[in-house]
Amino acid sequence: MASESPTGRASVRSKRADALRNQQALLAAAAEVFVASGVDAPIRQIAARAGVGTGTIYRHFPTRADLVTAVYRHQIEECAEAGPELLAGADSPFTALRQWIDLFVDFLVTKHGLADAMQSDSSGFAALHGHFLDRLLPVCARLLDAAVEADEIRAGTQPYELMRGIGNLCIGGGDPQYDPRRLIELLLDGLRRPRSE
Amino acid sequence: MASESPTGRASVRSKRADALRNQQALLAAAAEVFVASGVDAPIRQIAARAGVGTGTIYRHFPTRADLVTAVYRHQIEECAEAGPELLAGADSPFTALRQWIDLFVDFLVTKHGLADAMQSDSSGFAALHGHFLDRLLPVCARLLDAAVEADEIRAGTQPYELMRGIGNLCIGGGDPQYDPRRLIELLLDGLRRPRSE
DNA sequence: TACTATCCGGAACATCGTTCCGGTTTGTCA
DNA sequence: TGACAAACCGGAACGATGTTCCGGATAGTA
Repeated sequence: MASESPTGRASVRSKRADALRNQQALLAAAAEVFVASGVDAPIRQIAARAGVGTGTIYRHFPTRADLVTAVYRHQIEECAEAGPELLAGADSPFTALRQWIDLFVDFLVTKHGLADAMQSDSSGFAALHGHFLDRLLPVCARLLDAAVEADEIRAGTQPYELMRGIGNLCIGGGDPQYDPRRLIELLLDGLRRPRSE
Repeated sequence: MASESPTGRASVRSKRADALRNQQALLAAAAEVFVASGVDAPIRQIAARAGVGTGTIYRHFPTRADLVTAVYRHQIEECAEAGPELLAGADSPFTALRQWIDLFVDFLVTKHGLADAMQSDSSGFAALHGHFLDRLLPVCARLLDAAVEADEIRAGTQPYELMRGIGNLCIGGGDPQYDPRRLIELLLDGLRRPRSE
């Protein structure tokens, strides 16, 4: 499906140099602005930081989610890859699950407002939500299954529900009185199968 | 506290008849629009429904939260009052806590987008968040304390954290694949198991 | 009835997301 | 190299929304 350019530079996408430059500048600017003002910072602010017009940002990233996923793609990937590794390395599936969730929570709370945006169905964030799920849901499902199989947690918990719930709990991480991790720990405890009773 | 409230209409005579009429019309219109379009429906829509101008709505309810709390004040009050009653009537403090949380969750999920709005720190919803907490936090604290004292749940859980977490979990109730109640049940189970290992 | 404090309505302003188009730049081909 | 067309750029423009403001209408009173 790769249509080559007329002259035959098929290996590299035949994009103009300025287009590539702007795309890089936008990614860098977005990353900075996201840290400073959250992922729902005004588009104009990101455009200004990158030194481009608003039209340019929409050309490269048609929806907001496209920009956000592009900025955080690397970290999503890292998190997804960590799943199997933890499962192989940990002393038990439940430990692996817990460690993986820790990773996921770290990712969410260190990005200002990411968790908030992921759940919001307004704006163009629905696609962001979708991408996260597409990539991470199977990983979570695998960990859950393994823990169930090892008889460490009760069966019947839907991966989607768990991930969404964890995402929800991470909303509003800026509040010093609210530490999502404690509640997630509680949730995991509840997940553990009661051995006796 | 029965006679007045800072935001309430203590002495009816101090207000002009048209002002009172409009306030009532606004409350009714807001209630309808909230059900139809969620609590973050455009101000203009509510104003139009009530047959008033946008200025009028801001005069009566300076912030969005003022309007929302006014609309739901009765139900918040009901929930707050149910706390002690449940504690007195249930067979154990933990049962009372669980029943009360059920009530709270019912309230949140039946109002379209209320949970979403309560956590969002953008818009003028911060005050809404505040009012909910002011009224319900002591009730929750009381229930928690009782359950701890009865040795039914572990100690050390902050009421604020629990309420906020439950509120967070209720976000996005429209998704048929996501039922916050199951996760909240898990959370309560985690609360219940004493940490001993 | 006349008057004034109060209130009303909507215009006006600011912000933001998104689209669109004239002008510019880049890569290519002769 | 020089010219050309496609691709791209920037920002103006549009629509939606929150919020403020003020001239005019109105209720309650003397």
